[in-house]
Amino acid sequence: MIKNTRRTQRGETSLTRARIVAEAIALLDTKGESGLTFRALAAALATGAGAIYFHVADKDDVLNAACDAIVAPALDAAAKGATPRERLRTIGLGLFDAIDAHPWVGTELARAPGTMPMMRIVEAVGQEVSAMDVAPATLWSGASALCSYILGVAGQNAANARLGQERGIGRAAFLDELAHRWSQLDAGTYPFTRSIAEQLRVHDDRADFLAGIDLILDGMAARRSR
Amino acid sequence: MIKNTRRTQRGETSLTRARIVAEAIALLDTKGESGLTFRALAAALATGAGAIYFHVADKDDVLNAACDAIVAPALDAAAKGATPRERLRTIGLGLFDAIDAHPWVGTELARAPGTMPMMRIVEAVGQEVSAMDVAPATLWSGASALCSYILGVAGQNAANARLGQERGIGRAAFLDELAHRWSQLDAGTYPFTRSIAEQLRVHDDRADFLAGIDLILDGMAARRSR
DNA sequence: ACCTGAACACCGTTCAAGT
DNA sequence: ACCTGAACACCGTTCAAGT
Repeated sequence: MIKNTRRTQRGETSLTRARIVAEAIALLDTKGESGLTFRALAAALATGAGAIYFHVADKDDVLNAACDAIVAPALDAAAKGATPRERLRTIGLGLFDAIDAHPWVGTELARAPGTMPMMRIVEAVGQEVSAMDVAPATLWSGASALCSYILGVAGQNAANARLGQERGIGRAAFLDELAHRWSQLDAGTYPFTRSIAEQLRVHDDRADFLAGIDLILDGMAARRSR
Repeated sequence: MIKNTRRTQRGETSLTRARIVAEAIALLDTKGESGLTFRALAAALATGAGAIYFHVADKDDVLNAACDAIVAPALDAAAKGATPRERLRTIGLGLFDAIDAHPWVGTELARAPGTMPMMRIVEAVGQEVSAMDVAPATLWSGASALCSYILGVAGQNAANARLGQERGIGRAAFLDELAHRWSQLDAGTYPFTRSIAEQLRVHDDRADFLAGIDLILDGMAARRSR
């Protein structure tokens, strides 16, 4: 706080882990996953590439911290509602929206199990499942099914957004293109995919995501009453 | 077939897309995802790096073809059973085992939506859901929930295997380490994760995976009867 | 203690030159 | 038509040298 006097006098802030992570997020949001390089980071922070290593361990460290900086507040803002089920829906939706706004978070979550953001999700989901009056055996399988499902959706959403961005057409246009390709598939070998193509075009991501959560919760409820 | 006479006389096969993909799979299996480079591929195929580009478009093309070469036969071998539910379980398990044997497939599936292996999975799952007497609305949400769940598990499994390999300790040891870390979490802020740590150590991946599928299927069944 | 920036050991991809 | 391998434009990471 009281150090780096010369720099702060000039109105420049000193290089900190927090500034590095913030700039990494800005880079990831604006340039996509390939936009985060130590050289770009150094340029944006007006420093040398090597200086960054004084505050972070490596690129994974930066990526993970950036991911946590999105996930943690998203989870804190969620978990509203009278019943565990309602809270689970708001938690899922909070994550969904956060990943929708920052697709690289979805990619990162799929890459780093056992890290902070991951643990926060497991805990948030698990606490609500615990409050749900389910059999002990269903506690583990239910919570992990929910987490896997959420991460699966996150990963696919992230991939769609990334491919849309890479091709410079955006996610919506990418999905539209995909739907068109599906609709032209051979009806003999791909009857289902072909029949569902139109759904892909008009579907509501958020609603479908919630429907999946409800399906799992209903499955858990069915288990309880048997 | 009749070309490349000089090479085939010497017992060497000519460079083909199939050979490239086969060697890529071998490299991915033995050296992990970072082991697949065009230089390593060229060395293994006893050719120049540039020659490979005559048969494939780019690295994504190789990765995608390799992924499909694992997924397609895995799906063909699966889909056994009397009821759609049983077939869905064998399909899921077939994929699970294939990804367990080739973790990089899990990573690749999460990276490339709308590609061949992905479409095969959607179709295989969708056909069974279609045969299951569910409401039209549940057809889409059920099939996509199942796919998202399967891909989510695949991604996490792949990440665990990759991290285990990168640290040179294997996946089991990595999970053990993770379980230990979870067991030492603060009971106040991470009560669930802490309480579930022992489960993480002793759990059966395959059984848990199936339990999640059953949960979703039960949820779909519950929907039908209401 | 913190920062600089050149250097190292890699990448994917291209392309003139060969056969 | 197919292959070679040097070259290009990058990476993440390290580290002597500076302040």
